[in-house]
Amino acid sequence: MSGVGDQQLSRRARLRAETSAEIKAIALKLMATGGPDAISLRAIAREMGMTANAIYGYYATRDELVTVLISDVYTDLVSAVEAARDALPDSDAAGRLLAWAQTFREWSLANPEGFRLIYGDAVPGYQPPPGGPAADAAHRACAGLTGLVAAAWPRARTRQPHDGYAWHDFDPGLVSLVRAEFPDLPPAAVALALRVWGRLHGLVSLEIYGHLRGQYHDPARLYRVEVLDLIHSLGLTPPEAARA
Amino acid sequence: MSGVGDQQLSRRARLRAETSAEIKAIALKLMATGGPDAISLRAIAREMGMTANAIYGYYATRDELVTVLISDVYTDLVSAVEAARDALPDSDAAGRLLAWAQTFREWSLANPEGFRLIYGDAVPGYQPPPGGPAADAAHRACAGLTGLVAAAWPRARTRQPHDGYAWHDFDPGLVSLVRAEFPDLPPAAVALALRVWGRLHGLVSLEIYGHLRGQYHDPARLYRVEVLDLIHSLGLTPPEAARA
DNA sequence: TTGGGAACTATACGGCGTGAAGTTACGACA
DNA sequence: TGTCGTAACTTCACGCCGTATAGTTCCCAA
Repeated sequence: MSGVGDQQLSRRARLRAETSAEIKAIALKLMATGGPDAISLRAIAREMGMTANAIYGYYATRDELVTVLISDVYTDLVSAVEAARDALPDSDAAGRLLAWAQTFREWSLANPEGFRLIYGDAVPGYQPPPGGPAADAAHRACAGLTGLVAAAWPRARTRQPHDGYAWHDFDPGLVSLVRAEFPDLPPAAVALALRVWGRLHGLVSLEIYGHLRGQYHDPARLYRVEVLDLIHSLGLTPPEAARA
Repeated sequence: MSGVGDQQLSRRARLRAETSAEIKAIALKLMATGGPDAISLRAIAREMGMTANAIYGYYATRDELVTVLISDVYTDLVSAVEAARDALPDSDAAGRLLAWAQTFREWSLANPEGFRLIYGDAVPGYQPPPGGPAADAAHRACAGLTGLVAAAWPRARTRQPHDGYAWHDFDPGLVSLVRAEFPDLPPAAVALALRVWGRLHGLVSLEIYGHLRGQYHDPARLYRVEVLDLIHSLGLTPPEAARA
């Protein structure tokens, strides 16, 4: 609209974006130090030398801010596991799955508050919006796992039930992500990927929330054995380095 | 101390116990209707026609009340799965595991707030005490699962890594529960039971928190397949009724 | 130069957990 | 039966929270 700000953002818009980013950054800092409950508009504003109500100019409500934070953090998690996976060649299917899974746990242990923000009811009254941007990150994660399952599918399929799965039982967004990359993969493979997700999520979730601490002292070993068992059950050969 | 109250509680103690129970009952009702966040001392007191501070005569702090609630609810869950398991004869190892697992999911779906109370950060600032009574329920759950694994151990052991497990890496309370009933079981079996717990917990947790809803429409099928796969991987034969 | 609008503050309301002090009434003992 | 300790409960207070409404400041463009 203005003559100045077409090639780059106008001064107003730039300041606005900076403030918005600062709000998110401080929210993440507060979350990292004091847990997800510590994300309060008043605390953020205090940290910024502002009034709590000033934040309403950037986010309509606290839940909206939380939604954006979840999306950001979830994207960070997915990027981490995908980077670890892609550090290994396509030919090393077992290694890629192992890398994905280990990075999933390591990221979660390094960012327990982020894990709780994504997967728990971290923030008191928060209700996740149905189709929000966090769903995209979840689809990315599942599609990535499906890709790892796809690499094992020729051998894994014989151990899986084939019947009863139909594409229309899966979310369209997820389906389009998967079928774009693996047109010939049957829906049973996506179901298997979801089960794999559940297996990995289960142990990590128990560990993050402290439910393993009162039972067993070495959750890393437990997780490693679980992932190797998973790799084996998919008909893959575990990487040499992992057999030790 | 008093001449009256030796065979039964004194009037004071009885009233006290009744009030304490009423507080818990109302807290559970509030949780069932409004989610775990709805457990507030003020709301409970309002429901009882009292002042919030009156509750401090029964529970030193809100967290103490929550701890008691968690213990109660956890015990309820464990009792439910154990009852389902024990409805089948010892000879039907696969059926007992299936019953335990299915009841675990069904209880969780019927009491999602209870599940979140036990396994999530349902209550805003709550920090679980380390050795609290909830740990006992967790030990009972794990010991129960270990019993189910024990029934399959002769066939399952060949597929499990044996080395690297030692009793001193497990919690003493859990160890004593397990060894009292299964003196000859190796620690690797308890580790396997914890992994089984993780597998079951993972899918149920994803479902309860709504992370499956955006991916797949039939989480019951997913869970059923997972449990049957688990039974198979333990070297057990799935019950006839479950093969359909 | 001026007017529109974005950014922010001031004030207020109801809800929360919790501490300190004051009140009431029950129950044991002389 | 009268007295008194004490358990049970209320009242008041403080600081936290999200958020609605109204008012203020100040930049930027016409």
